[in-house]
Amino acid sequence: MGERISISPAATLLNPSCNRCSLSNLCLPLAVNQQDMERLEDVVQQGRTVDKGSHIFKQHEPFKSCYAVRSGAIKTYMVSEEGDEQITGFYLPGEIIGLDSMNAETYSCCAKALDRTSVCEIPFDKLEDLATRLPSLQHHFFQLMSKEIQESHQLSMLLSKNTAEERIASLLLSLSSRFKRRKLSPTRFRLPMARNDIGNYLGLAVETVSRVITRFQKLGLIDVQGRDISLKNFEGLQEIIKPISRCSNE
Amino acid sequence: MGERISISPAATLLNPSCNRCSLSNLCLPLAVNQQDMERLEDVVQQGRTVDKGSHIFKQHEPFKSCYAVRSGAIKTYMVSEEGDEQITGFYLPGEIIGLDSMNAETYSCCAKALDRTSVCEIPFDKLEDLATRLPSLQHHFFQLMSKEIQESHQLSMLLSKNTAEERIASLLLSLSSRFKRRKLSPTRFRLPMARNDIGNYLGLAVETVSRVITRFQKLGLIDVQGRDISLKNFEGLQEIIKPISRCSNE
DNA sequence: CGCGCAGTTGAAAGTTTTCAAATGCAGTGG
DNA sequence: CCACTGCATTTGAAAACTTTCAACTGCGCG
Repeated sequence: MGERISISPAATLLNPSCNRCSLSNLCLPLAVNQQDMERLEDVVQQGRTVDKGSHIFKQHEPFKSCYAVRSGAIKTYMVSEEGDEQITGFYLPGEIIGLDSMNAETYSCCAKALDRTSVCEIPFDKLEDLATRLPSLQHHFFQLMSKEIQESHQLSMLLSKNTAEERIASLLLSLSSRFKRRKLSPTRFRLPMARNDIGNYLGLAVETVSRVITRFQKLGLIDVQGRDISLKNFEGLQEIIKPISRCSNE
Repeated sequence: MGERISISPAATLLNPSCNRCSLSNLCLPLAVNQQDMERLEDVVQQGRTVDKGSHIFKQHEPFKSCYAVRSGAIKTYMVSEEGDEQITGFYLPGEIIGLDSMNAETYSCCAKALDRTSVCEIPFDKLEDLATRLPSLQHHFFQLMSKEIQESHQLSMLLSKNTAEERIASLLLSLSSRFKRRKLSPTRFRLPMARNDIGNYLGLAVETVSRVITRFQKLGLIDVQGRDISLKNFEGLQEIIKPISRCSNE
C-alpha cells in the first residue's frame, strides 16, 4: 500500500526567534542552555509528514525512534492473530508515541495517522545518550512514561468498571482537556477519529457509541454534527464519569 | 488499620559472596563495576517487611520511592470517589511498583500486600541522580517503564475485546510465566490473590470468575483447590486466549 | 450523479451482572 | 478441642446492558 511519506517543505511550526518548535513546551518542556538546546535539536528530527491512513511505524518493525506529534492526530493499535485491532491510544499535537516499545527490539504496536499528520522523530539511541548528560531530559522522559502508565491504568479502570455512557463521557472530557492544553477551545472541537475507532478504543460496538452519542445529544449534554462536537453541559458530563479520589483509609 | 512495618532482622535474600540480593538479576539486572555496585547499594534500601493487608503506600501520599518486591505479593489499585477499587496490577518478587507515580508529587495508586511481603525501597531522587551517571541503570528503567506501559495496553486489550474465559486464561498464563521466570513451577502454584481481586482486575464479577474457573476445571484444563492451581492443559489455555501478532499489511 | 463507506436506528440474542442463598474455610474464644 | 463468627467461594435464576444482525440514511468523492 502506498505509505506516502514526504518531508514538509517549510518547518512552519518553528518559532524563528529561537529556532524552536512552538509545541516543544508541550512535548519537551526543558529548561536548558543554548548548548544543550543545540544537542537536542541534533537529536530531534523535525518535519516528517504522513498522509491520512499511513503508518508512522508498524508492530514488529525494528524499534528505532519515538515520535512527537506536531500536527494532525495518530492512533496506536495492536493487532492480534485473528486480525482484530485494539486501539491503545489517540495522540494529539504535543504528545509522544512509541514509549511502549522502548523495552524491545521491535514496535509493540502500530501507529497510523488519522489525518494528514506531521511528526518529529526522536531516535532512541540518541535520546538515551543525551538523557544521561541532560538530567532534565531524563526526568522529563521518566515523567512522560509514568504518565503513560497512569493513563493506561485509568483506561483499564474505565474498561473494567464503567458503562458505555461513562466511557464515552470520559473520552470526550479527555479530548477536551487536551485541546485546552493546546490553547484550543475545550468545548468545541472536531473528533479526529471515526466512531469505529472510538468503539474499538473503549471496548464498545460502533452501534453502542452511536446510540450513546445520540442519547447525550437528546439530554442536551452535547451538540453533534458528524465529527464536530460541542460540549453544552460540561458539568453534566463530569457527573456521568466517576473521578478518581483519595485512597480509602481501611 | 494497623500498618505494622518492621525491619527484617537478617537480609536472608542477600548473596553473601557479593552482598547482592538474589533477586537483583530480575529487578536490577545491571552489568556494573564494583564502584557502581556500591552506589547502587547506597540507593536501594533493603529489607522493609509489611504484613498481609498492609499498605506499602497509598494513593495521594507524597511520592518518594519505588519498591522492588523481594518476597510475597502486592496488588496496586486506584480508588474512585464512590470508593470502588480498580486493581491495576499484581506484583510478584523481582517486579517493581510505583513506576506509574514518577510523574507526580503523589502516588497515583495504593499498594497493598497480599501476603506478608518484603520490599526494597528505591528513593526516586537518588535513583534519578544515579541514573544520569549509570547509563545502564537509566536504560533499565526506561525498559521497565516501557514494559509496564505495554502490559497495561495488553490489559486494556483484554478488557476491551475478550470474554471472561479469555481474560482468566490470560491471567493464569501470565502468572505461570512469571513463576517460571523465578525458577518456580509454571504449572503448579498458589494464587496470591482472592477471587474477588481477580474479578476486580479483569473487570468481572466474582461470580463470573468462580464460574469460569469451575468450567476450566470441568474441561480438564486446570485443577483447582481453593487458591492452589495446577495447569493440566497448557496448550488448551493458550488456545483460549488470542495472542498478539504482526500488524496487518493493509 | 452514483458508489461506497460512515453513521444511525430497531429488534433479537447473548454474556455477564445482580440478587439470593448455600457451602466451605479459617481464625477466635470459650 | 470444638463451636462460632466472618469472610471467601460457589451455585442458581432473573435482570440488564451490550452486542449482533439487518436495514436504512447521509455524506464525501470520483
